[in-house]
Amino acid sequence: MKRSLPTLADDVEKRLLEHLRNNHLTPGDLLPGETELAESLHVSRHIVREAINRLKALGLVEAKKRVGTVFHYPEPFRGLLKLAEAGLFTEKDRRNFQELRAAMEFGMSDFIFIRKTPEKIAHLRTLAGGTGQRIFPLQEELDFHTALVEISENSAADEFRRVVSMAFGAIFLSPNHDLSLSPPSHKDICDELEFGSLESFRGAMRNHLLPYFVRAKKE
Amino acid sequence: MKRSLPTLADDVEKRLLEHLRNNHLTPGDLLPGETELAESLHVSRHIVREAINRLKALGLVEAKKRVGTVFHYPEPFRGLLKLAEAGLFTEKDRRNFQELRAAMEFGMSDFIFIRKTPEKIAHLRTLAGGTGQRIFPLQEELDFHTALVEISENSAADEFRRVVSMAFGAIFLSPNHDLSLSPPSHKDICDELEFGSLESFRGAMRNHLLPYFVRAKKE
DNA sequence: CATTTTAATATGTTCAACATAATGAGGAAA
DNA sequence: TTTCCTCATTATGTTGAACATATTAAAATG
Repeated sequence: MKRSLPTLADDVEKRLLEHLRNNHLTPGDLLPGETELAESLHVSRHIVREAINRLKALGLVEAKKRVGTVFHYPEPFRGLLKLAEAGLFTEKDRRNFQELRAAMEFGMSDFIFIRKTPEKIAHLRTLAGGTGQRIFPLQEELDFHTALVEISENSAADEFRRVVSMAFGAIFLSPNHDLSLSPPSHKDICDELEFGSLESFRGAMRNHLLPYFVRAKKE
Repeated sequence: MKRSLPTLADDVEKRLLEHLRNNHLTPGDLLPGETELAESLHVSRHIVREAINRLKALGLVEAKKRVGTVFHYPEPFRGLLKLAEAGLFTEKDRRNFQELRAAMEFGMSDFIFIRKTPEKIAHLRTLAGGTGQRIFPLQEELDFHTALVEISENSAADEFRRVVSMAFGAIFLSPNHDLSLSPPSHKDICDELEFGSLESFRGAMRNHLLPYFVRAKKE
C-alpha cells in the first residue's frame, strides 16, 4: 500500500501533539497563538489552522475567539461517537458494537463486585424500580446499567458504554425471548451484589444479559 | 456551559458527513473536489479544507494528489489510537483501558465458544506454543490472544483489542503473582475450547486473565 | 463605585495566486 | 503492435495579505 508523502499539516499536527505532551498541559491551558505557531514552525497560518482543526475533531482542543485555543482533556471515544452519529457504520458493525458492549459489561462484573460500597448499592437500588413495571422500562434499563458500570470506577468502561448506548441505539431486548428461565431483575442483581458471592453475582449478570448471548447463537 | 457559535467549518463538516451517509459511499469513492465544494456551499476553499482535515483526523478520508479525496471505511478506534500514541492519557487512564481490555476479552468468551470452528482451533494451536517455554513469550501472548478474539468474528472487539495492546503497552503480567493455582496455559485454553463445555471454557478464560483481576483487588 | 464605552487581540474568513505530484494521453522507439 | 518516455492536465498543497468578528480588559463616563 503506497502512502502519500507527509504534508506540512501532518508535521504540524505531530508537533502540536508533542507540545501537548511535553508541556503537560492542564485542561483549560492555552496553545500558542496561530500566528506565533506559524512563525515558529515556518509555515503559513492556514497550515497551522488545518492541523488545529484535526485536533478539534478529536475533541482535544476548542477554539475561543479572543482567548485562544484551549486544551481539553482527551475524551477517548469522541471519534467513535462522531462516526456513529454520522450513521456511517453498517448494520453488522452496529450489532458487533452492541455485542461488545454486552460482553464488556459482563466482563466488568468482577470489578463492579470488588469496588462496591454500601452507598453505591443504595444508589443503585433507587434506580432498580419496584417489583411492578415502570412506565419507562427502557429508560430504567439505561440508567440502571449506567450506574452499575459506574460502580467499577473505570471511566473508560463508563464512557464506552455511554457512547455505544447513545450512538448505536438503546438496549434492545428481543420482546419474544421465550426462555424457560426468566432473567434476573434489576432488584435481583442488587441483591446478588449486596449479599451474594462474586460467583453468584457474575452469574446473575450473565443471565441478565442472556438475551444478547442467545441472539448471537441463533445466527 | 456556554458554547461558542458554530463556525462555517462546523457546518461544512456536518454537511460532508451527511453527504457521505446519504450517498452510501463505498471505500475508494471520491468526494467532490475542493473547488467544487467551495462553490456549491458558498464558502472559501480554505473552509472546505479545514472541514476535510477534520475528517482526515478521524481516518474517514485520505487526500491523494491529482486524484482527489478518497473515502475510507471508518476505523472506529482511530481517534483513540491517535490520542494514545500521543501519550496524552494518565497512568490511571491506561490502567483503566488495560482493565477494560481484560474484561472485554473475558466477556467475549461466549461468542468465541459459539463461533469456533475446527479450522480456527487448529490455527489457534499453532500459536499456543509447546509445553516448553518459548523465546518470546510476550509476543506469543499477543498473537495468541489476537487469534482468540478473532474467532469471535467481532471486528469491533478485534480492533479495540489491537488498539489497546499497541497503544497502552503490551500485556503486562505481574512477575510475582504468588497464586497457589497456576493459571491455565494457552494449550489448556485450546483444549477447553475444543473439548470442554461453554462453562469450563469461560472458567479457563477467567483464570487465565486472573492476574488482571487480582491486581485490581489489591488497590 | 458602578456602568458604559472603547480599544486590543485572538480566531474566523476571503481572495488570488502559485507549487507540486500523480495521472493519463499521445508520441517515439523497439 | 507493444513498450517506454514525455508532457500537459488536474487535483490537492501552500503562501501572503487583508478584513471580519467576537470577546476580553482597559479606559472613560456618570
